[in-house]
Amino acid sequence: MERRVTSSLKQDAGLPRGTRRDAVRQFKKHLIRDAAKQIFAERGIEAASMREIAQSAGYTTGSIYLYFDTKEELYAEVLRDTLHALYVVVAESPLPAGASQTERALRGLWQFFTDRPADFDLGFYLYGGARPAGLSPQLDDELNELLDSVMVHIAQCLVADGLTAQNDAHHQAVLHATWIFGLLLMNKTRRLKAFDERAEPLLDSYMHNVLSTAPNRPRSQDRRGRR
Amino acid sequence: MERRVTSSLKQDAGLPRGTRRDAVRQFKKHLIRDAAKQIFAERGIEAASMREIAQSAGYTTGSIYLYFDTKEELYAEVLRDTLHALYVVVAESPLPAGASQTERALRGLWQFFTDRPADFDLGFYLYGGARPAGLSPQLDDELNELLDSVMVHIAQCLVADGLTAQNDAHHQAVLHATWIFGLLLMNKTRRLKAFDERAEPLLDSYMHNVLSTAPNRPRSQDRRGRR
Amino acid sequence: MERRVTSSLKQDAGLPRGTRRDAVRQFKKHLIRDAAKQIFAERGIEAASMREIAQSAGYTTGSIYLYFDTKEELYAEVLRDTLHALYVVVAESPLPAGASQTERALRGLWQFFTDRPADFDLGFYLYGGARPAGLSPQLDDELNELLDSVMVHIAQCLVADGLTAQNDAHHQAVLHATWIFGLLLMNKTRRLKAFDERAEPLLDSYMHNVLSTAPNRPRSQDRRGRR
Amino acid sequence: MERRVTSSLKQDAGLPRGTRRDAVRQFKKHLIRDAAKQIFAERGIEAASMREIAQSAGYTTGSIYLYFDTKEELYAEVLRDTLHALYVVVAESPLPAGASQTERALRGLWQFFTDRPADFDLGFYLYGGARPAGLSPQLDDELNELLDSVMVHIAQCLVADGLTAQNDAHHQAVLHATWIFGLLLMNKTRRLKAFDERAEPLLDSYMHNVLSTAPNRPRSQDRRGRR
DNA sequence: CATGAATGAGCATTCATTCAT
DNA sequence: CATGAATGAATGCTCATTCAT
Repeated sequence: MERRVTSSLKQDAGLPRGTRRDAVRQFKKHLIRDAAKQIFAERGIEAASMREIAQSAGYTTGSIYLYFDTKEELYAEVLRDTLHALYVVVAESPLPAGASQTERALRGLWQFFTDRPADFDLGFYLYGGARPAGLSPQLDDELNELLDSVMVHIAQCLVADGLTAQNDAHHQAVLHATWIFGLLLMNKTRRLKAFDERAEPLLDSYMHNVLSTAPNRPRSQDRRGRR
Repeated sequence: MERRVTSSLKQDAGLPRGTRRDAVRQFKKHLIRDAAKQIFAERGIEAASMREIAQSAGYTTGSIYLYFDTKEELYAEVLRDTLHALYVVVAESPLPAGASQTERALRGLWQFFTDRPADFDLGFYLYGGARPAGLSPQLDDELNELLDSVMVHIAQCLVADGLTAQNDAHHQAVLHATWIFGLLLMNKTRRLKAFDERAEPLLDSYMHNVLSTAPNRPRSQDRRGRR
Repeated sequence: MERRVTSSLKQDAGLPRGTRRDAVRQFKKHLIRDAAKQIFAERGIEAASMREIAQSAGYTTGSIYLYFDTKEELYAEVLRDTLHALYVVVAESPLPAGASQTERALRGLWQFFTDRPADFDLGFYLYGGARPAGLSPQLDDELNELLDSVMVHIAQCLVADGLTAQNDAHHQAVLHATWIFGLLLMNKTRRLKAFDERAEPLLDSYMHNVLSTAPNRPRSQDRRGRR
Repeated sequence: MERRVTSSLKQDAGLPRGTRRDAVRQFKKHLIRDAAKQIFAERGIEAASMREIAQSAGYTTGSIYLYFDTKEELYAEVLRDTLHALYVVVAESPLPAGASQTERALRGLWQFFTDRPADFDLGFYLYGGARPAGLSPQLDDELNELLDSVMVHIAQCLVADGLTAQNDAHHQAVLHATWIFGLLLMNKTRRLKAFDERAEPLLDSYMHNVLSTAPNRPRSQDRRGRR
């Protein structure tokens, strides 16, 4: 919980005035944001208290407000961080030359949120009537943009794998991503367990269905025969 | 401790004593429950306040407690109501003699929550953060049981339509329902709109995929080997 | 909890108009008062709720107010009843011809409250800042009058037993009664138990001290030699 | 997690860092505790409200919780303060070389609570109804221990004054203290006044009785036979 | 920058009392 | 008389936010 900031930032010395100061500030914001992400994910947005976040970040109550004007702004920052991570991991990951880029992308989407339960939780809080007011305009657009870039990526995979025609690709990508989100939802809310099903076999089945649709297929009437 | 009051009102004549009073009481419970459902859906279970619910139902703060002992009991009642409605609409609706009972069931599932946005929200708030939030085990069991009965119903449809073997039916039912829930999620959170897609065409596509799997295709066997 | 009132009051028929009605009313007040005494003693004056008292008396919430205007008035009635009982038991009990009327009276005072823990509790609630406002004028006087009559009785015993001169009797009576009340206090508050003492031996010791003071003694200097 | 602030104020110079802040904090706790003692004594533990205590101490509602976590903890602190004061005043006060340490101790007990009416009330509220109300076992033990140390002190006085044999001393001490508490009770509840008696003459009489029991009288033996 | 005391509105719940029936 | 629904103020406690130091 030590906050040695200056030492690791000495190399900033040559930067324009104020820049090092800004870098330190950014670093501290990170510290708070990471602590907040943990607490928000554990407690939910309502139940998380600024006191607890502050303490967990090694700051006192009032100090947080030097970096974030409101609880909502802090939440927005936390969420933005998550979305950027999703963008990096799923959309920018290098496409393997081998077959089935589609499987890789969809499983990657699943894996991302499975590996980061806190991030998935956060995304959920976005949704619902209590949506933090300060979030809507900029952040919601940002969220959608980032998520759409993931869709575009999946669409490219579908085309590259010859599973879909170019003009149908985005539609199909959204359709598949929708299922992944549904699975994440069912899994997190413990419904799958209640139904005596497990996520992985369902994912396997779904992937099988997706990949077994023939390439360059004329989309509706022939699919049946091709199998 | 019964204290039935002989009513002097005419319209009460045919009913057993006290029935009218009870009926009024039930009606008032409905009023409160409906107001509560709205508020719970808008704000989430945590952020919804008994004060606001009371006011929205046209009561004062204390009066609510004449009908529901705690906030949680009120929430439970609200949720129970939703679940029973889902059970009735999806699982007990008469199966048409014609083909494609599966389509009917899945579209019914979609329609139910699309017609009742608040009810879908409610189901989500069940899960607040990582935990099935503040719900009594009984109620959670009740929820899961009712939802599972819907799965069972869908499974029966799949088998009746010859789309799945008996032993794979539940697995497939959950898989399809998962997609419906994913679509509801993407739709509610306005992601679909952001992606420039609409729910109905996606639903049409998905239904087409589901139904185009040949009746006589030995689909379940090869999947079973995979597991 | 049956409230058959009329049947046992038929003999009232010949009374002046309104009297039977009043008697019924009095009887019902008794029912409520007795239930209230129980609850007040169990819960304390603050924590006792009119709802619980009503229920315990077999009435509904609102009905109590037909008999007692406020909670305080009900409490006052309960207390008045207790005080009359004390008066009857301690002060009016027949004096035995045999020796040691003093011992009899003092032990009677102790016994009265020991046998009726609820009544002792009630008496205590009188005391303290939260003293029910509506109590002070009439009831407090009534209480004091009744208690003083007990003092007078004890004084008579002291004189009759030759333990005190007439002109010192009241002073000595109060002094002894004070000790009894102290013992009741220490016992009820569980201090005696904490000190590893028991009430009865202490009472025995005290009675021994009281009775061993010689009759018609010249009050100060000689007591020592007489033992 | 220490966060000592180097003060820029002069008068702080000689003290370790943070001491002044702590001292201020302690002082404020005292202010709140004293206000609380007053309110608790006036209203009783149940009826006293944190709001009123806060207001009386010059704070707002929430501020009290910066110093005391719960109402009970505040009450405990108040009571502890009283008990320690009693211990200091009665048990640790220097014993005069001259005769009659017993008189000094018993009159000290009387004087302590007479000088601090609120403190006497507090001790009573310990007991609310029939139960030792809402107090943690620890605190109750602490109370009893401190009170018992007073009894032990009185017992020592009795022995030192040759009024009681060693093995009977504690029993006699409790017996005498019981009377003092009885007198305090009768006095506070204004019964003495109603009986036309005053506390001081009664105390004088009692002290006379106590001290006039001969030093060389073999008093404890015959009592022991009685038990 | 950092602190942590202070604020005051807010929450779920209880309860004495009133009143239309 | 009796009912029980309705009221609204009160309670202990929490918490985002502010601000003097």
